Amino acid sequence: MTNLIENIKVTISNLIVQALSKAMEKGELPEFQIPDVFIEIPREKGHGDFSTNIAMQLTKLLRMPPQKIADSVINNINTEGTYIKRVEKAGPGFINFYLDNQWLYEGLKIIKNEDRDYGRINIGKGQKVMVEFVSANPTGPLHMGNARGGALGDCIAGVLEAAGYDVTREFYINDAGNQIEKFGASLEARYIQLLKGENAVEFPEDGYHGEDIIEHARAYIALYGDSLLNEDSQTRRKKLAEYAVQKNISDIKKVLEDYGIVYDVWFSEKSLYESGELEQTLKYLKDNGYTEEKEGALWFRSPDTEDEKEAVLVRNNGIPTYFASDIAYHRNKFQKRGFDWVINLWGADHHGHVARMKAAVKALGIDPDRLDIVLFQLVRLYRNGEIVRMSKRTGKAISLADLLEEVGRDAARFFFNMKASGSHLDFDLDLAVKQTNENPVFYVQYAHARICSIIRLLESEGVKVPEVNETDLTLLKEQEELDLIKKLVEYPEEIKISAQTLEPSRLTRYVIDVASSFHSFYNACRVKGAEEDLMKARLLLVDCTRIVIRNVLNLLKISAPERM
RNA sequence: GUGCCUGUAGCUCAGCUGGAUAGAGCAACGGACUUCUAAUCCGUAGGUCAGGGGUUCGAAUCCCUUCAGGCACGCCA
Repeated sequence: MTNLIENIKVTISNLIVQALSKAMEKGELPEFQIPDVFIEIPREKGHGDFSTNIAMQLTKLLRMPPQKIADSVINNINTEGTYIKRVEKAGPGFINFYLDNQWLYEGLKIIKNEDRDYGRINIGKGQKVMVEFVSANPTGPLHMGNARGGALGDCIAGVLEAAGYDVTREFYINDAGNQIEKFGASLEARYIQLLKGENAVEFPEDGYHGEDIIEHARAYIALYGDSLLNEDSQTRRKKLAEYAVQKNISDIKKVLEDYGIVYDVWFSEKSLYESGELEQTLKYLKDNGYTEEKEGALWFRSPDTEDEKEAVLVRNNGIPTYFASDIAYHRNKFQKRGFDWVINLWGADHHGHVARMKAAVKALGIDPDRLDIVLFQLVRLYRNGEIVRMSKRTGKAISLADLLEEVGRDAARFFFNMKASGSHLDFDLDLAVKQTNENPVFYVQYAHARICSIIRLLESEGVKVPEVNETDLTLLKEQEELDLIKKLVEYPEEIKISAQTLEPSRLTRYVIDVASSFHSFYNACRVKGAEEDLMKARLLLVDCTRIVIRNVLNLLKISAPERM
């Protein structure tokens, strides 16, 4: 639960504030309100371990050249009792801090001691957050959009857990409303066609044309025969839809499990109708003036009177829209179940609804900032350098199940999490299964396997990973060793930023960096065969690397193989 | 037409609450296995940050504009 980097940043930041105050007292600097001092880790090694641009930021306010301000800070800073061993002014006015390597050794101790918990922080303070993702219509199999949303949502949930939030993963089942009606009508048509011939009934214009509808009807007949022919149409549709929806949901559950996703809650849209929550929500909106009757329908009137697009809540045929149940659903999330923070993952094609949803939440009297909607761009599959739209085998759109069969869970999850959600994603099916250095999944997993191999080998020779207190970590001073430790020490900070930005792709890139630093270390430094104390220190470093890679992969639910 | 997203090395992408010579992986080229897994490493080369204006001591980053690609604008979800 220790974020060493953050602690050091806070320390340095405080020292600068003190130095500035002291400079003011001495009259070196005019009196002014000290702003937040941001500390960063410079990209260039030559720019120190930590750095700040505060002097340049104060230039305008103090009407003094940044060099002079930096000098004043450096002259008045007291670094006694810290890891800082040198402070320098550099470039146009940066202040760079060089630390004693001791801070890195401290970092290793933390990793070793926290082990599986290393990386966990507590910025969430146990707040209740719901991540709702995938939420696909139960009218067919999951597609590539669901696959990306699934990986993203699950990893966002994982990151937030690591950041100290109380996370609920939820799947919203759209088992009510218009599309279920259509689904039922399509099933009914196929059912009758199968029993009485193609021309017995016309297939609905806007129905679901997929092969899977016929399969559902056929399966139903296999189980229950033609019993529904005697029922009235409404009952027939209802029974067929119930059957197929249930079947689809269980298929969806299974595929998602194969994908590594386990939900805490499967929430039924229909239940909002049955519990009366939908009705209550509409009543609330009416009573508070957020609705308008027009052309026989009930419209939502946004609390933001501006140019907000209008939307129908209840159609003129009396059937509520998806938007209406979605409002009731969010009322349920926030008010009935008391979530502090709600995150929804939507495909970018739904972006037009973000403003409307937020406005609706506001109308409910809930701060819309407590709702975050993460939009992700859609996916294009590539094979042999060409876009793939259909499965060769089935001729249908490629489903998540197909993808998992072709590339496996690890590659799928890794690839979907390599890029920021906002960027378009080209998924290279050939690359995902390649067992070469072109494929980053293997690169990272290989690093882990290599580490385990070293530990295994030494253990077979009677050398165990040593305890921290019996290891002289100060022997680790090669550049590659220090670079690797520095990388490992950044992990909690990476979790923090990923949680704040809701961008787990950052962790995927981070773990590639860790693997890279490890491989460089491996080629530069020997563990086995080094002088005993050094060997022990390196073995501990290697073990810490293992811990970090494993923890990241676990969080992303990608396997960390011990042999490859 | 209106709105949103994207445009950075040959390819795929980081960087985008303004800051130090614009980073990484892959591909290309040249090297490294008698020693812990070469699924690895080291090095070289590669850029008008889509174009043009502006704000600033300073812009890939902020503002305006043009161009290109994607998406959304339903009593669908």
